[in-house]
Amino acid sequence: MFSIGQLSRHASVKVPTIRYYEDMGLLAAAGRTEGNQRRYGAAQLEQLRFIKHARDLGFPLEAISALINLQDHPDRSCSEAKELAQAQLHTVRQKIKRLTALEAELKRIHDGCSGDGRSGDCYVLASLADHGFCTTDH
Amino acid sequence: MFSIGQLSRHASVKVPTIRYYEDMGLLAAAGRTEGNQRRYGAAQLEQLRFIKHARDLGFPLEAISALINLQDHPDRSCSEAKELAQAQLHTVRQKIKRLTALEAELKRIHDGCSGDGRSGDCYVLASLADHGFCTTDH
DNA sequence: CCTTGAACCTCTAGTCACTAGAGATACTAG
DNA sequence: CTAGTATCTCTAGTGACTAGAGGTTCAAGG
Repeated sequence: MFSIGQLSRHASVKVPTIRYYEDMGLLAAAGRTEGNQRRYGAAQLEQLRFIKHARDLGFPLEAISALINLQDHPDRSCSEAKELAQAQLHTVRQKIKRLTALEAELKRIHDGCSGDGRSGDCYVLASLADHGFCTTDH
Repeated sequence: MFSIGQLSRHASVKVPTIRYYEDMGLLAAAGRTEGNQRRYGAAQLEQLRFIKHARDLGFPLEAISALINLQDHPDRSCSEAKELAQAQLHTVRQKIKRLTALEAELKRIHDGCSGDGRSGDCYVLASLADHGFCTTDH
């Protein structure tokens, strides 16, 4: 049996976050001691690690909730799980695409400024003021 | 003179967002008609476009505020502007790095699942449950 | 058994950058 | 003058936590 602090250390998830997950219905409500403190078992540690791993991969809590639901029904088809993974992959790819364009633009803006001039002549500020300097969409 | 709606259309920034920027002190408070409606001039359109452009590049409002400050003091050195651009570039690169690792992991997880099995045997769910399947850090 | 101090409890509010909606007032075209 | 759109302020909600107040419980040492 773990206290919430021990669970926290074992799963690398902060204590208030564990309570938050419980509130959100992602983690089954823990049993309590006589003094009203939460006590957890191995199953809940596993569950929390699952959530943590999915969060680290960027899945929103709503998707994680759906994945947990599937876990609880091992006879259901896993097509939904695959779709959720695909959606997340798509989201990540979109973000990479956008950020890569931003990176190019920011590099150009940054490199165009010597850093020792007057801000009245600053290429950073001029670039931000006038979209015409840009070489990519964003 | 523009109404807030016209300003919104010219700068591609939503009306409530303009009011929010005013509240946050990023956009100078507009003059008002007798009936208390905001009226804007060309300078404010330019200012709003500056903010919009910086936001599109991912600068946080706080950094934008600092950049506006520099704009208003053309004789100050532009080193701060360069630093802010560099910080933003760094942030973007970090995000790309992390997302690229996630993409690889998600692709592996996604491709490992046929989508027509039972969720009890699903590779997506198994991967999320057990970090040991992973090939990168995250 | 008793004390001390860390860990725990609940609850509210704050973060960031908006977005949504209610209810009231102002402007503008016909 | 009227109808309909645009505007006003204010509050609350988003996602995924984080911080803090004020109080209670636990575990170890004496």
